[in-house]
Amino acid sequence: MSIVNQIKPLVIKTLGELYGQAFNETGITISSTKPEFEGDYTLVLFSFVKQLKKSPEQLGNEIGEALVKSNPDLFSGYNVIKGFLNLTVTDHFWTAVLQSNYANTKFGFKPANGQKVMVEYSSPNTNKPLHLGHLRNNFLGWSVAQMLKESGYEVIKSCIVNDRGIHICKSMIAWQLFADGATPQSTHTKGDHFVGEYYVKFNDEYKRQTEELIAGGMKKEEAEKEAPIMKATQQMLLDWEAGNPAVMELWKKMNGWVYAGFDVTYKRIGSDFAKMYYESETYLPGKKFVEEGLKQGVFFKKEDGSIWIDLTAEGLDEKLVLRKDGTSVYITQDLGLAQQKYEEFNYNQSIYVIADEQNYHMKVLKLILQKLGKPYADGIYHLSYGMVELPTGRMKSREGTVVDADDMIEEMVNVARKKTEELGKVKDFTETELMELYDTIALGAIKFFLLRVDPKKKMIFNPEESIDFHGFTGPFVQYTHARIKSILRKQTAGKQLHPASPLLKLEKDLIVSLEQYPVIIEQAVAEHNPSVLAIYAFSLAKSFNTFYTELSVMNAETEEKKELRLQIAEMTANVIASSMSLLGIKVPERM
RNA sequence: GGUCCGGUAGCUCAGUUGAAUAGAGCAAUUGCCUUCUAAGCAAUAGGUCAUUGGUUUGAAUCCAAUCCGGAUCACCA
Repeated sequence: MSIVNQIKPLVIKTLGELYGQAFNETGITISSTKPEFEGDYTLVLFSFVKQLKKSPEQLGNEIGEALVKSNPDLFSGYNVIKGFLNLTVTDHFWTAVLQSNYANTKFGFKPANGQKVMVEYSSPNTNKPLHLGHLRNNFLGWSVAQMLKESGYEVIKSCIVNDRGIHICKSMIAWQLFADGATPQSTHTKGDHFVGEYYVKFNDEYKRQTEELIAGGMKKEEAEKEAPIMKATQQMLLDWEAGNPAVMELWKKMNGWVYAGFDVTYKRIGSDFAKMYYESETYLPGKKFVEEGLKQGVFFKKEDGSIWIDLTAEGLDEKLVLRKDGTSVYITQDLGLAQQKYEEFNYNQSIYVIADEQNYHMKVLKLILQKLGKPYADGIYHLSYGMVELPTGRMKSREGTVVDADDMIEEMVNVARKKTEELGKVKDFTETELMELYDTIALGAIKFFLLRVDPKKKMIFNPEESIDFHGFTGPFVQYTHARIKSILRKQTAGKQLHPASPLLKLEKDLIVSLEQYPVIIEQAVAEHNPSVLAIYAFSLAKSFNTFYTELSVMNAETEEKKELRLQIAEMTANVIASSMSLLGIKVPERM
């Protein structure tokens, strides 16, 4: 149990003994003591003043006195400043925390709790390669899944592939028109990039045709409908739905190219899925779902035959769930898929990692399932994240203003290589080891950059400034780990510490941070927010670097101090590696 | 127009279940490699927490109004 959670009941107990009044935990605020004051944890006294009719100073002294007296193993002293009671925890306690956890690589992790949670993430379209926005999704999804897994949940990672629809037909049409039989193999292009090029070509041609029609006197809206390439695309979509063999074959071929490309990228960034769903297979079951809802009277049919749900009582609108021609819309498919997932996996919780532009859609999805009385409805959670934008605004695939995922990784690998060569610390590495190190650093930088920001906030990526390797970054944390490992290669911890040896401030600061790790994980899980871990990992690394410059481990004043610092170093390395692993980031032994 | 989200240092972001003098990183200036890895450490400078009013012992944080930015309200996915 974390120390803060140990202190709270003690405070309640003490208050009861001193004043004979009951307090509950919510009224008690305990926080880390600010560095400019003496002490480790601070109890805010103002909230008791009114109820107990005593001055904060008097209360602080009485409570502090009683706490220290009845818990001599935990508290070594206290001081009261204004309305704050600062408590100092004994060095004995901190030493014991260190001694019993320093070698535990699973510190802060929890045993299985029997709960099953699905995490749906990534969910790409098959008409273009992945870009920076997709990376944010992939890293968030993977990290949240990993955090849940190490907190005791059984996690099933899934991915719904958007493999059908008008956008795929656009790439297909453009390929028919312009490719002249070219393939990824013949052009030596990665499959997803290859198909993406035709998506851009479609839009170029569409724009050209539209402008031509406008020049010929047509209105803009009409021209957009009448452009031959758009008409051909719409026809192709109809042919696809009708199962036209030639169209199906082309569709399968081009999707195959895209999947081959995605596989390479997924492998590289570490995304993996226990279950893949394809929209081409899930868009039909949704219809059955609608029939069921119609029978229950949750949905209603309009005169033209289209089917709706009325959500005006919930402050939303009427929402279409099936077109008048009986074909499904987006929400139809998602309803069907939710049911399918539940039948297959019987989950307690289902997390959808989807951008915040779909907040309304996800709200409607959950609401409909709740109105239908589905047992899994309440377990649906939309992990909504903000878009990654460029300084110039939103990225648009159509306009080519995207930061391509593969390009970005390649670029960062090059920066990592250049920097590593300049520093020349790993000259003895084999070529394979070097490549692995560059990948570790490059992906560490990108992942940390995207995960260190609160998911729900949109973030701005400036390609000019690119991603740094200094300061609040992945490589900074990785570097700290490598530094520690360098010490531990010389000697490892393993002896019993003397419980009464006094701690220096820098030593204690680190143990205090380390002790907080399990609470940090709990917070990150509760908020579905990996940035909590990123911020923590950085601040821990920062503390260690200060410790490292000020105090020597190998040449410590005494053998006792040396053992103490070796244990601190080892535990710091473990917690850094652990917290980074929850972010999907590897840490190198040397760099 | 309705709903939702955001506005904190030049830039990118923490802090938002109320608590001590609002914090990091980058950029700027300045020191520190004969000493466990300088991808590091230390220091200086940088703020009307969008604005106004309210609640409170105490407000960046809660409430109200206003201004600015974004998303969404599709028989697109």
